[in-house]
Amino acid sequence: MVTRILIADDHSVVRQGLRMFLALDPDLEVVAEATDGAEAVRLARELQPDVVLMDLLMPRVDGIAATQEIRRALPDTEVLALTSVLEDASVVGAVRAGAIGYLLKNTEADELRRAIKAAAAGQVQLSPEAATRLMREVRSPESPEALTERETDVLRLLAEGKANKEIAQVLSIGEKTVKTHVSNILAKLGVQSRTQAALYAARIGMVTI
Amino acid sequence: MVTRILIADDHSVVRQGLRMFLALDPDLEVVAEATDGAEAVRLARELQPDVVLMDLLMPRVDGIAATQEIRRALPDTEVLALTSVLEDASVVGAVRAGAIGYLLKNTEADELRRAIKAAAAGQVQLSPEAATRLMREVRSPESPEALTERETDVLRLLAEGKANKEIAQVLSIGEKTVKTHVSNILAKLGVQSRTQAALYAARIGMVTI
DNA sequence: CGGAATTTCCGACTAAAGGCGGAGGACAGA
DNA sequence: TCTGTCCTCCGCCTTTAGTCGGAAATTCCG
Repeated sequence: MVTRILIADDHSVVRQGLRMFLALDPDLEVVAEATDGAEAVRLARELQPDVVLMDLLMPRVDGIAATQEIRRALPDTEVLALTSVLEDASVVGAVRAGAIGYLLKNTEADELRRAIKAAAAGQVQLSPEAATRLMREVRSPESPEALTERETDVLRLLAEGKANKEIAQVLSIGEKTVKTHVSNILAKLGVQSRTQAALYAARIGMVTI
Repeated sequence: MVTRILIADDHSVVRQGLRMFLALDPDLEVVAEATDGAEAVRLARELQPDVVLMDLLMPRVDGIAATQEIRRALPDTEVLALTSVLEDASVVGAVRAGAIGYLLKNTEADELRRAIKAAAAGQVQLSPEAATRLMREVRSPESPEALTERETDVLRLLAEGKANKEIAQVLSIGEKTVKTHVSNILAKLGVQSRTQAALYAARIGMVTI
């Protein structure tokens, strides 16, 4: 029983590397490569692989959105998140989107092979670091207090470098209201300035850096 | 004549992938792998490889600093920058540090092999995108005006989310002086606020995000 | 329906950020 | 030696950011 794999990563070095060394295992077969989330969804529909190795940080459609779409359309295809970014929001986001596992790119080769086979068998596989993050999130869901929808809007614009006045114009609300939102965002994130908040947003991949 | 290669990248997936597929070419031999800039310098001194494949974005000592050090200590070892970040400052920085080439991680496999052999022969090899950036820089040296050493210090601290007062304390200078530097930084980068400057610094990998 | 959360707004305030112009000392290169 | 760059600092000013307290409208939920 060969495990059919789709690789989705925007770096060809990573793609070719993965393809090369997965080819050494006769139980694993790379059936296609995608360079962005949209292509990953398209190829997954067409080829119905057993496992999708999904980079979370890709142009156009990001990995989390692609994961969600693939899991919705193809329940038998498991998605294994593979990324260099380790952050609470990413872990939780990937798992919420339906990823069965979450591995860092500094995972060792044999561990990666084991994880792929485990994913094909429907078993959850998390790197120790990712497991730790997830446990912490589950244990203390109040830790990074969740932003409301509007606050998220404001933070996204703030993290694009926009001033309060500009944010107010874009959202068609008053500058005072934006200030209120910003104050609440700072309090919830536990930071002291909008610059720190913007860097936080960048760190969790909320905006494309 | 076998080309001896040192791989420096903090992602084991990238390292193992490169090692795997470079092994298929009998003219190329990967003699070691480093996970950060400091280790790259140490291993280069010890093994004196022909070519160092250097990721520019690594923990502790970054790739540009490591490149500079290796080129200084080992004139016969060529450094080939390999990164996912494409930014004027990175291209220019890598070349100034002594890199003979600059390749993006989405470079195709055979092109990468050709580039390594060219580097070993002392020939300059640039990806078309990198060449374009470099040409633009050379043609219009005034475009992204270079920051002075002190301004770089300030920008780095600014991009950690620090306020002017904190930056002044860290650098043991007056807050007014910091303001002067910040104003100059904003003008040189062509941005309107410290938040935008911080995001710029994050984008070019000046701070670990 | 009553309460909670969310979103919106206000006034008044303090603190921080940033611009403008000027200036002196250190230091390297022509 | 002169010039230019860099680093440092100053005062004065405007704008922006952020806090505090209050409040009204909306929606959602038990």
